[in-house]
Amino acid sequence: MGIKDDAVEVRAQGWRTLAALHGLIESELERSLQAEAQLSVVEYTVLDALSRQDGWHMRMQQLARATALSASATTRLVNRLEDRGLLTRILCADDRRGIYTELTASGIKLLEEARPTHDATLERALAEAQDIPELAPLVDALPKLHAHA
Amino acid sequence: MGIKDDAVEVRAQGWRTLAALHGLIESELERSLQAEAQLSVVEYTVLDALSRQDGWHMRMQQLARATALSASATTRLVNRLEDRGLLTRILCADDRRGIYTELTASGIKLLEEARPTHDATLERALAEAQDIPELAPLVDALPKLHAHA
DNA sequence: TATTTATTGTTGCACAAGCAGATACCACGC
DNA sequence: GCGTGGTATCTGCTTGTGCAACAATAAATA
Repeated sequence: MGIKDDAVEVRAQGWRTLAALHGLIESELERSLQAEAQLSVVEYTVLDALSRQDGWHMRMQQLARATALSASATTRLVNRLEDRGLLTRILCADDRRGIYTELTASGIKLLEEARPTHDATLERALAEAQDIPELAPLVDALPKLHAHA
Repeated sequence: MGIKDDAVEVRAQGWRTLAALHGLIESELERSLQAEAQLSVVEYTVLDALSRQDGWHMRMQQLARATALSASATTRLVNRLEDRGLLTRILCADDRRGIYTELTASGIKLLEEARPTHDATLERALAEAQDIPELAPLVDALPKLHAHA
């Protein structure tokens, strides 16, 4: 075992920790968001991402990258949300291949109803992860990434 | 905006960063493992977890927790791997509800063939993430979690 | 201008996931 | 022993996902 092999193993372990924490949080979010707002985590992510945009427009492909989803999955995801009246498609004039999406009032409303659930579940999930020795260090590291004070 | 609201927002941002990095890495692993070893990330995770058990077997439910998968998904995942001859089910004597899984020689072999691909892809994905400003801090933090030297 | 090449988004298909219900088994109280 | 409640796994059904092929538009090039 040389230094090189150690680096490989450290990366692998970091990835396992990341995946484990991600899985834990996502599972809990999935359940609570589904129960409280009939939204999957990805659906919430889309609404949240749209609400966070300046000008409130995003193209399909941006959405696909933001959610780490395939193009086809994104199409259908937007279909579902559009069918529920939470967002609308807007053909964009300058590039007629492109399609913008925009939250409707109903979408904004649902997002704001869901946000407390999301935030509370996230807090609870992180607290649970704190109690798991392998995950605790990563939980501690997270808030330090963007702490600005 | 008080201190409390800040904490909520910091957690949310940490979660978005975590999810984004996870999605990026998983996508790349998915592609490369599928191409090189016909394994999905979850399948690789199972084989890896079993190999790491060092003589000990794993029960279905442990596997479900290790992969953040539902019980039914775990059943079918094990079915797939068993059908390919990569692992075997072992009824355990003391608790006849329980089922242990164990890697076959063929499973060990495939895992060892896949590991270099996995490790290389992971390194590449992390390097790419390094170039994305929002992700870089988390990438830097990861190896510090388990560094032991 | 005409023709190729690249990009953006949608659809057909096969497969993996979760939920709810079923089955087999353990543990405890009577 | 018998029944009750809880646990471990499997199956039927519905839904979401990725890949590959496609249509429409833009950009590049001759």
